[in-house]
This record gives sequence, C-alpha cells and structure tokens, in this order.
Amino acid sequence: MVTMRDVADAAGVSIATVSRVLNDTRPVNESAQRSVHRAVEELGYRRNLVASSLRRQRTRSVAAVVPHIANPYFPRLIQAIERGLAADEHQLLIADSQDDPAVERDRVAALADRQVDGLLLVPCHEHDSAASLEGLALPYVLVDRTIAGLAADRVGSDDVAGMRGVITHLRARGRHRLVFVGSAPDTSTARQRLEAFLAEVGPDAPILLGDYSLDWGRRAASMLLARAETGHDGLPDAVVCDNDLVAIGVVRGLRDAGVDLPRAVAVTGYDDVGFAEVCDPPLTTVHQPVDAIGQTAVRLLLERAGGEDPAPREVRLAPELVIRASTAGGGSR
Amino acid sequence: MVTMRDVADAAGVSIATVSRVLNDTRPVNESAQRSVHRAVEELGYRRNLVASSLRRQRTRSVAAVVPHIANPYFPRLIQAIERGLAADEHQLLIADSQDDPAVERDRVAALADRQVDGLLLVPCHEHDSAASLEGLALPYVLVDRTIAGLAADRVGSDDVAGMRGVITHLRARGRHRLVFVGSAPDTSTARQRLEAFLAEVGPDAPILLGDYSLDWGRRAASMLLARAETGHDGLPDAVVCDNDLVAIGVVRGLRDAGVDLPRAVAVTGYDDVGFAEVCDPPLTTVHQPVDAIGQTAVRLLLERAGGEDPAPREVRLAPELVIRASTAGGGSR
DNA sequence: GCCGAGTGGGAAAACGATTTCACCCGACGA
DNA sequence: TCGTCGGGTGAAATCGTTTTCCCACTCGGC
Repeated sequence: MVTMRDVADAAGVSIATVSRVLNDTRPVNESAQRSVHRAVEELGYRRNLVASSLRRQRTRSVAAVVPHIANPYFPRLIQAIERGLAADEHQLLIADSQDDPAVERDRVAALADRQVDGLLLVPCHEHDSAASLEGLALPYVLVDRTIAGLAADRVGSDDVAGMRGVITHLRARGRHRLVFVGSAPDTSTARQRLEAFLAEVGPDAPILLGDYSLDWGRRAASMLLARAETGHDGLPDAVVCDNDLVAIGVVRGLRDAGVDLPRAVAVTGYDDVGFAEVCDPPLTTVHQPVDAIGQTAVRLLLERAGGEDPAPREVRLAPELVIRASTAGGGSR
Repeated sequence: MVTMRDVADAAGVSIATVSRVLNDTRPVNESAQRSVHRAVEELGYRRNLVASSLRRQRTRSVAAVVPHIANPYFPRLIQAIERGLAADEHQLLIADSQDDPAVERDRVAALADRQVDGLLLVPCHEHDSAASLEGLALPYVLVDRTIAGLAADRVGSDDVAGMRGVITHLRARGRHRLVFVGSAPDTSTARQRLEAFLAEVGPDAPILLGDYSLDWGRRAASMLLARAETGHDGLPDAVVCDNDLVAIGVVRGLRDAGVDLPRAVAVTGYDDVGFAEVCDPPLTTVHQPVDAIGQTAVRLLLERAGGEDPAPREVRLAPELVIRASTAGGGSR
C-alpha cells in the first residue's frame, strides 16, 4: 500500500506537508505543491479513508435502514438518498430490518459501531422501533414513517390528505360503498391511512387488514367475493387499498373471478410504484414525492451531522392523486 | 465516547487485557474477564470499528455497485447479498453507477478508498466497465454480467439456455414468426440473449433494440403495429423480450391497440420480476435464481477476501422457464 | 542592528484499537 | 536447586492519517 510516508519521501517533504497540499488546509510553497502532486501521480497514491476517519472523527458515511429492500417503494427512495449523498461525497451503508424490530435494533447498533455520521431510518414498527434508537448518540432522521412519542426529524408525505383525496375522488365518480383493504396498522403510515379512511367514511366502515403483499390483496378479493355470495349487500363499488401491491392483488383477484373492472368495482392503490401505470386497468393511486423525500431527508441529516441542532422538524410533503382507469366509469347503482 | 482505555481503568487492568477478553485471543484470568465484562456493561462500551479496521487492515465491509438500484431485478439481488453478508457480520456499502461507466469508475474508486474488503460488481457495460477495475488491488466478483476479456470470478445464470428454453416453448405452442425486442447489447447478458435468439431463429430474424424500460416496450409495440399496417407480413405471432419490463410494455402497447393477447400474439419476458405474475395476461418468463446468485457471489468473494486465491471461477446457475398465460393458445396460422 | 509579523515546514502527538515483546510467577522434571 | 514451560499481564509499537506546536527564515520599519 502506498502511504503518505511514501509520497513524502518521493517528494522530499514531510508527511505534514503532503497532508496540507492534499487537503489545502494551509499555504504551501508552489514548488513543494508541484512535487507532491507529481509524487502522488507517479506512485498512484490514494488516501486511506479509514485512517482519515479515525483521526477526523467522521467517516463521511451515512446508514439507511429499511424494512424490506425488495419492496418496490424503497429502491426508489434509496436511489434518491444515494444520489443526494454521493453529490456530497458521502457513502451509503444499507441494512434491511426484515420488518423485525429486533433485527432493526441489531443493524442500527452495528452501523453505529462503524461510526457512520448519521442514520436514515424507515422504522418497521410505530412503537417497537423506539428501542432501535435508545441511547443512540448519532444524528438521525426518520423517513416515511414516524415512531410514537419520539420527537425527531421526520420527512414523509401527508397520508391523511392523500387518503382524503382518494375518497373525494371516488365519491365524485359516484362510488359510495367503499371497503378498505390494507396492512395491519403497525406503522404510522398504515395507521394514518386507515384512520383517515374511517374518519371520512364512518367508524363502522368495512375494513380488511393483512400485510403488505400481492398475495394478501388476492386473498382479500376472495373474501370480498365470498361475502357477496353469502347474501349481505353484494360487492362494494370501490376498494380502497393502502398500497399498490395490495391493490394490484385485489385487481387480479376480482378480474380472475370475472368481475367487470372498473365498471362494477373501482380499485385504488397508494404509492404509485412503477407498475401501477401498466397494471390492467391502470391503477388510480397516490403518488408519493419520493425523490423529494429522499433528498430532504439527506439534507436534514447532513445539517445535523454538520453540527447544527435545531428543534425536531417535521417535513410533510404533499402527495398527489394520480387518476387512471381503475376508477373510471360510474358506480353501478 | 467510551474507549477501551475507560474500560481498562474501570476494570483495573490494561487495555491489552481488555482487548484479549473481548476478542478471546489469549487466555485471561477468570476474575479479570469478569471485571472487564462488568465494566463494559456498566460503561456501555462499544468497540470503535474504524479504529479496529485500521489496525487489523480489514473493515468487514463489502461494496456492491449496480447499474440502477430502482430496476426491479437489483433490489432482490441486493437483498440476497445483504443477508449473506449480515450472516457473516459484514456490512454492505451500496453505490449506483447510473448505467454510466464513468460514474461506475468513480464509485468503485471511492469504495476502494474506504478499504472495503471486497467488491461485488454488476458491470454496466461489457467493454467500458473494464476501466472501473483497472489497477484495483481488491478482491472482486462480477455478478450477473461479465466484462469482455477479463478473467475473474463471475456468478450469473445461463442466458443461452434460458433463451433457448423460451424459443423451444414458443415453437411447441405453434409459434413460428418470432420477433426479438430487447435492449442494446452493451451488457454481456443482453448480448448473449440476443445471440442465442439469432442462433436459434436465424441470423436475419427481426429484432428491435432499445433500452431497459417499460416505455421502450410500448414504443416497440407501436413499431410492430406500424410495420404490420404497411403491408409486409402482419404482426408476428410471438414477441420475445430480453427482460420483463420491456415485455410488460409490449403487452400494454399491443393490448391498448386492441390486439388479442395471447391468442394472436404471445409475449415472453426475462427475469421473472414480481409483477410478471400479476401482469395481464400473466407473463411467461425466465426465472433467475437470484437468491442463489447473490449468496454464491458473497461466498466466492468472502473466500477471496479471506486470502484464498484460486483460478477465476465461473458459476452459471440454471434459469427456469416459468410458463404463464401470455404464451397460451395456438398460433393463428 | 533589532523587533514583530508573516510564511513555510517539520517533529510529534493525537485518533482507538490490536499485537508484539518482555517479563513475572508458579509448577514441574531432572 | 536449577532450568523451563506455560499461563497471565502490561508497556509500547503499530495502523495511516490530521493537527498541534514549535522553529527558521524573510521582510519591513525603526
């Protein structure tokens, strides 16, 4: 390994001078600068960032912990984060909490041991994730979701507004028999979307809660069909889902059973993942400003990592209703 | 920050002893062990991995550089890699090369400066990516794709076999007028899939080359429709795509134009991303053993990082044809 | 000729761990 | 009684940087 020592020897100066030239921290004689640069070039010297980090007490690296990397919403978020960081010469370290608070806690601790300068956390649980941050001496920003009772920076979108927009839209299209299909409200976003639905439609509105998957959407569709069979009021005229994966599952489940979509039943999603647009019928959904969320989160975090210590900030970006064919046509009664 | 010095003082031993207890590198008196453990507990000591890395000359971290994190194939790969690494107490550092060899090169260099123990690279270009590895003194494994003329470990799947399987299947279903729609053969996988197609169907078989996106699939569909309009031989009876994104775009494009899928035209994809199954019609595609690819890549890399230096190994895992409705029904002539 | 200010540069002390080296002590065999 | 062997320990060197501290020199003004 080529070290600063080697460069210093080759350039005929001390390592202190090499460091000054490379970091431009103090004025150095022109000719010394030139010979240092030449030596660096000739020897192919590259700074060892581990040593640098140890001495400077900062690593220029940031950790991101997400519940499940493979879920289509997170890669886009990670992409935005990675770009924001790279623009500032920071490196991204990634961990997947596998939707398990215990794993999340381990991963956060391991990353803190690596002396990352900050943490971006998408908490996997509204309550249990609190333990992941306990006693952590590290700037962090919560992304997308919050943790109950924790005053911290958070960047996300306004889920109540988003869900209200969906319901307003459906009603304007003459849909009035709404069912909610979502994931269990273990996260702040799932809870808020559910609560917004109940607040708009009524506390006794029908809801089905499962997990965040295509398969759950399919099963929920069967449940709706079974319920319609056994009397009651037939199918709802709109199914409101709290994410796109579930919505697409519902669409498949209903279509496979021969239900006339979207005429008989409208379906809405949430998140606007890439496939929502090419689904058949294309899915009406709530677009999350995911680039802005990622970039803002990075900005807030780097501010804190840079020593600023403002009161906790809550940034709620406006989501946007994207109307597509899955809510076209009028209600059937 | 609590350092080993603090622990040593609290336990009444030297820092050397603390290190020995924590790393179990040399026998230490029982009672000393106990007091060290107690001190660690009481002070909440956590090892500083930056300092440890500097001294040990290894960071227990591995870098992964992928062309585009948000493309649905890569998150699954990253997930497999992350799990494999976490099981071995290694941390994953991620970078996105944005499909640009120059960016790729920068990112790889930045990661090497961080002294990662190894690199997993999905090269963004079959030729130009060679520059990213030039003069790199770091164990690496190529994942999914290869680089021309480079003898290195590589883990991927057998694209020729996969593409052959698709064509055999289509012919068995009576489809004989095949068109290939894919991305430009800048990567080894795209090239091999294209070449396998040409080898099977004939060197003059019709092909359309674009990029790796839904939108290109849609545009390709319009081109096929336009061509069919202007005389010639009408539409092909099967469209063979070199990835699922493009295939789904083609499906949408044809359906929107009123083409009867899959009766009139069969469409196949490649990769088996999650949405292939819920596409309408569900997409016949080639499933990549992505978990196995990720795990194997990690294993090979850690072997090399551990000091082994075998001859370059090429691991080609068998892909699997997944037959779904998009290739059902017989050809129309 | 002396002083103060301003440049430029090197030696050495950090940063926080791991590891080498040297040594002590008790037990054991001759 | 005398090596010597092995467990147990600590001081100090080490990893490769950054930064502090100090010194040497020049220049301008008196």
